[in-house]
Amino acid sequence: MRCYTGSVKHARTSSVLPPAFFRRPVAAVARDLLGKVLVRCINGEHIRSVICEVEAYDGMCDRACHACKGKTPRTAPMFAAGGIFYVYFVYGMHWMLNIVTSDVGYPAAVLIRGVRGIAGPGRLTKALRITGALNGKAATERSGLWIEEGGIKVATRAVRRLPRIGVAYAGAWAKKPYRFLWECDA
DNA sequence: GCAGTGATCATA
DNA sequence: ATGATCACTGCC
Repeated sequence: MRCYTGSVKHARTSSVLPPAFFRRPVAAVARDLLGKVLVRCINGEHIRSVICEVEAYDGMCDRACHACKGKTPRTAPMFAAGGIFYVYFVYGMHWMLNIVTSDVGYPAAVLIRGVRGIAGPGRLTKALRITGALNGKAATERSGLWIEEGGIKVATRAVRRLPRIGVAYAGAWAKKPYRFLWECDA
């Protein structure tokens, strides 16, 4: 598996996170997404948001991961190679935004729970007008939604690792510290 | 504390 | 075809 080093070799190099960033173990990707910039393009306007809260969902053994019951039309995007979005609808009201990670065949993804100024995954998608239209799309400028290196260094001591929200049904997996929260103002 | 809201999937 | 479930939010 290729490893993303985060190095920027030239000033002209795009700061859009490449597929290699996402094709790593999901917990590492989740941790590293803190401080990165989610960019949404709506009618030519770029909305930039700093990611401050995420959750990792790790493969078929993880009972909290949608893919734990196998590949279905809904979970298919998680089985693809990292770097595409997995967007699904829940509770009849809310869209959830995930970025798929790891290699093809290993279903894992990071749920983007919050950005600076917006807490809560449902509020985030509502504010950025993210819907199922983005499901399965690559995290590139062409898709209108992507993630950039923001140049923000998030110290390990500023990262709280907590149990994930809303997965009490997942037994022992509910207690795993797969929720990553960056304690920043707002 | 809990109602709302509708896609999804297992069961039949 | 039916029904349980749901990675949430907003109002009581």
